[in-house]
Amino acid sequence: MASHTVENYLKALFALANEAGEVGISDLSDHLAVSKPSVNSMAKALQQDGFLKYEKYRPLKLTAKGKKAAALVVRKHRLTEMFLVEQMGFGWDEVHDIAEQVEHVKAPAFFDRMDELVGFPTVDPHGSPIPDAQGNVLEIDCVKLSECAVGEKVSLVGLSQSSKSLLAFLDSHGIALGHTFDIRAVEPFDGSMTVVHQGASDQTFSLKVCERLLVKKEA
Amino acid sequence: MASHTVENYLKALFALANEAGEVGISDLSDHLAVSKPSVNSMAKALQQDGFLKYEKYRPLKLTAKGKKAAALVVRKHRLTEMFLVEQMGFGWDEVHDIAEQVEHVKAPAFFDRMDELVGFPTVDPHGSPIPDAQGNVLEIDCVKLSECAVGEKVSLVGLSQSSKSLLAFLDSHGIALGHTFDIRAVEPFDGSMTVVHQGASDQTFSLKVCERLLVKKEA
DNA sequence: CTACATTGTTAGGGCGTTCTAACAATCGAG
DNA sequence: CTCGATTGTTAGAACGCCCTAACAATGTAG
Repeated sequence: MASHTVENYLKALFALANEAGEVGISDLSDHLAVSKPSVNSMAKALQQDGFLKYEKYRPLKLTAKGKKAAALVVRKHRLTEMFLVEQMGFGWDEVHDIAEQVEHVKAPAFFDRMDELVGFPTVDPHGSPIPDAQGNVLEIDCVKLSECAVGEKVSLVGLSQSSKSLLAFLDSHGIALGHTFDIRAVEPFDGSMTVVHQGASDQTFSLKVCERLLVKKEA
Repeated sequence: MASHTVENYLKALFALANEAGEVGISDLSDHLAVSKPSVNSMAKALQQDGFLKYEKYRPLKLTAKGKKAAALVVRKHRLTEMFLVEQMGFGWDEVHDIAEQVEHVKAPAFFDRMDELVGFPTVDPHGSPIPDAQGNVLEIDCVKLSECAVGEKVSLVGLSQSSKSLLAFLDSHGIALGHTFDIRAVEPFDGSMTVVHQGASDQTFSLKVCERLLVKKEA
């Protein structure tokens, strides 16, 4: 099995590819807080092991093997987050850092049991999809709230780049996954949106927030 | 915090010291399946960090700091084992290997929550004491079954050097922690013992088994 | 199309952990 | 007390992963 370090590179590659498509050495260098030469030599090593296609000066591309390995790490991470919330009573803002550690445990039975105990979930506590045991990822049908129009009624299904501060913001506004928003107004100047939250209270969100909320349009 | 590797050295040092008193380089080398020169250089490093007193050609001795650090690793290990059995439904023969991995997680809150969820246990699923959060270990009052005499009535409180095969043996004989034994006979030739298990069935155990069963004499 | 900023690469070194080979100290049996 | 077995040590090298300094390629703005 891959080392702790390799698992982290794979996970980063996977995440960056899903966001940006192309992944450069610098992207990884930033994301992992590691120098570019380090990324460069790791890229060569990962290619050697068949996880990556690497050609000088070209963007990095995970191979099928690399994608699967990465998805399985993400699976361990998200199952852990789900378990921490559902079975251990942690808050959705506390689980990322712990899962970051636990995901490197080499004990398939441990994660299988978590999966079972939380009822074979398909998404983690932040709405991100949990890859299956074969490494397949189910795409979720959603758009950014910022891309929706006045008059639409949507429900929150996930977050993009959930950070501790975003989660704290949502908690402090009483917002959770599954909640609904009726879009009342979009401010043309700064893109902020005014919505009715859960059919009850009016709230206004900055563009920055709206870009992070992944929603599904209601029927 | 100490690396994965250092944690394993500390744990081994702790275990060997509690068994044998004196710990030699070779003992560690065997226990960790690592060459003697490796142990030698790690010993110097551990001394440098104040975990160990090391003098050439003398037995290794954990310092107070080393003992505490080691106890805290053992704590993480045993809490994990308890959690795996009580909350996740694993068998007592399955938990060691998983805990061996999980014990290296750096997330105090994770272990604190386990502790809480399993009700602040003082012993693990094999009857070994769980050090407290300060690294203090409670001694359990017990003797080896092999040291008991005919006519005594004892109950099983723990195991010494529990291995997968010992646990399988006990499972297959229906033996669990807390069970009682009335000692009927001790065979002088090979030290095997015949006992009444749980006041019901007669069983005969080899010396090798009797040396591994830690029991408490009943009032 | 040239010049500069960005991005990527090479070279060379460091730390942690491991090894093997060779040698030195210690301990116990005769 | 000496010899041989055991145990411990040194030296020297490897591998994984990281770094900085210096240089090369790429892409973009003027």
